[in-house]
Amino acid sequence: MSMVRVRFAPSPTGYLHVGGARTALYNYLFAKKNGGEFILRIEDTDEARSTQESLRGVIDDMVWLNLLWNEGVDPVTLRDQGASGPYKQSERQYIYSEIADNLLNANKAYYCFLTDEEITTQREAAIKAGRPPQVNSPYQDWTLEKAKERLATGDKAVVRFKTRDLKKDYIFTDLVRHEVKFPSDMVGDFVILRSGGMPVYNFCCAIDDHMMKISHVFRAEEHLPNTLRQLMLYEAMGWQPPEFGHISLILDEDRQKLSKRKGAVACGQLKAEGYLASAVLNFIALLGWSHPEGKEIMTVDDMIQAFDVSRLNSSGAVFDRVKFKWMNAMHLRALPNMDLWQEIQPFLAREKMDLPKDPVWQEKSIMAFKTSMETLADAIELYKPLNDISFTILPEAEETLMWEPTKTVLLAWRDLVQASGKDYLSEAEFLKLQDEVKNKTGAKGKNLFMPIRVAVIGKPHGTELKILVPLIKTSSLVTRANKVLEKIG
RNA sequence: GUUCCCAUCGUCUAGGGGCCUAGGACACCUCCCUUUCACGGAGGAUACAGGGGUUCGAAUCCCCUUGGGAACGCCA
Repeated sequence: MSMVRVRFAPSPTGYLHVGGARTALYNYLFAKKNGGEFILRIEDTDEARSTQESLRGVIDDMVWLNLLWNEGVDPVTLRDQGASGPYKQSERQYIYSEIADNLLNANKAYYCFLTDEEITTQREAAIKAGRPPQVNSPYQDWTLEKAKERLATGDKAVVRFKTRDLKKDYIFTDLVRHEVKFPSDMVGDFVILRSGGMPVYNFCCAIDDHMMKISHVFRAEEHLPNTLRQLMLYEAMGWQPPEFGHISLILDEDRQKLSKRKGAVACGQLKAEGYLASAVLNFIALLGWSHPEGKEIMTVDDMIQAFDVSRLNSSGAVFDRVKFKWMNAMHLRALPNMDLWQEIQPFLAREKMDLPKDPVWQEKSIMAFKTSMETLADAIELYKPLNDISFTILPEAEETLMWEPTKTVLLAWRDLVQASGKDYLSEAEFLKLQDEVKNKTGAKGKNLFMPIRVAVIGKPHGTELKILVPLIKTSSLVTRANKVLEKIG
């Protein structure tokens, strides 16, 4: 096999969503597995919708996911980087127009002066007659000279690719779904150049894939019909098409294609919600692909090792947030303690918490909370109790406060903590102290620990006290106990 | 409407003619651990869309039906 070169070709018209990320991932994995190259091409021919901000956003998300490319645009400057550029289609117009001219001269394409109204009328009529809504342009029979004369008068025209004289069926072997057969009348004469001269997706795509020597194209199933158009183009230009693999769609809960409109499935949003890039990658990888041994929790390296096109699934997959969250929790736990501490900092910062700077304390806190975190954002609620500013007695504590032994337990607790003379209580010291409270007051079971818990975190349920208490200064424990005692009166 | 694609537990999937009285994972239920919750551990319930073939034998191959999805743009 010659050099493997794959590409991911986003259009900078919005954020990167999980569907796009998965396409990028599969291309990336395939390249890495085969010692090939991964190219990032920017499909920005939609002048109206493409924006610099979107490009920036998509690139940042790719970088966050660590799906880095060998050629494309520089992730920082966004300037071209590589030998097959330009990589932004908007800068490749000279290439497209030259090829369009060739097609025009060869009578394989023609100028079409149909107005929008005329096209709409044709489409409606076609549907009514039970035919696919294709245009049937009267201009396909015009000579190039005649068209150019009209163009010279200032009239605008698109360039359409002529499909009428093509062979009947196009057959190709898809890497994911095996043999696919399209009747050529499935598509009408499609536009390759807009009236402004800007090329259209299928045209650029075929040209760029060829010129950038792309060997394999993995893209979403929605592009299957486009493949027919591109195959026609390859044929017209006498080029060898790449291998195609059309991967299944990611669906929402209603089994519809995951759309930007409906779901919060932007990679950037997942990041903001506290998901790890490694978990996102792991999860989307499994939406349409499986490890030969059924392994579920994987690093990207694991995936590269095991990646095999034959294990790509051809049916659509629902994006299940519940399982995704579980997987994120697994990745969270696999992180070294201090790495996890770093990861939660942006989330804690949102709440302006004042937590100890001592790394020993920090690591201890992570060890205490690691198994209760599903997303990084969960750290906020977990760390809040450690933060004096946010100590409040919650309504759910009311019942405990009304119990008969509560007051005596709290008084004993406060006094013993105060008398300890320590800055922080160790777990053992806390347990011993708790025993003393028990002996002193005769309270046991929930009559004992629930009041104490309220005096520590403001509510009767939550993280184990033996974990929490060693993370809170004794002076703070006393202050908190006093607040609760005040409330009881 | 037309064309194409798809079809195993609620969800992601394993499975490519006998190893399947269908395996794993999430979620769910029960129990254990635990002075709460969580974590962890042990169990449990739940699926081959339907109908025809082919075959000694079909979740696996073929056909039809049904269902779902996608595409039909001067979007990509």
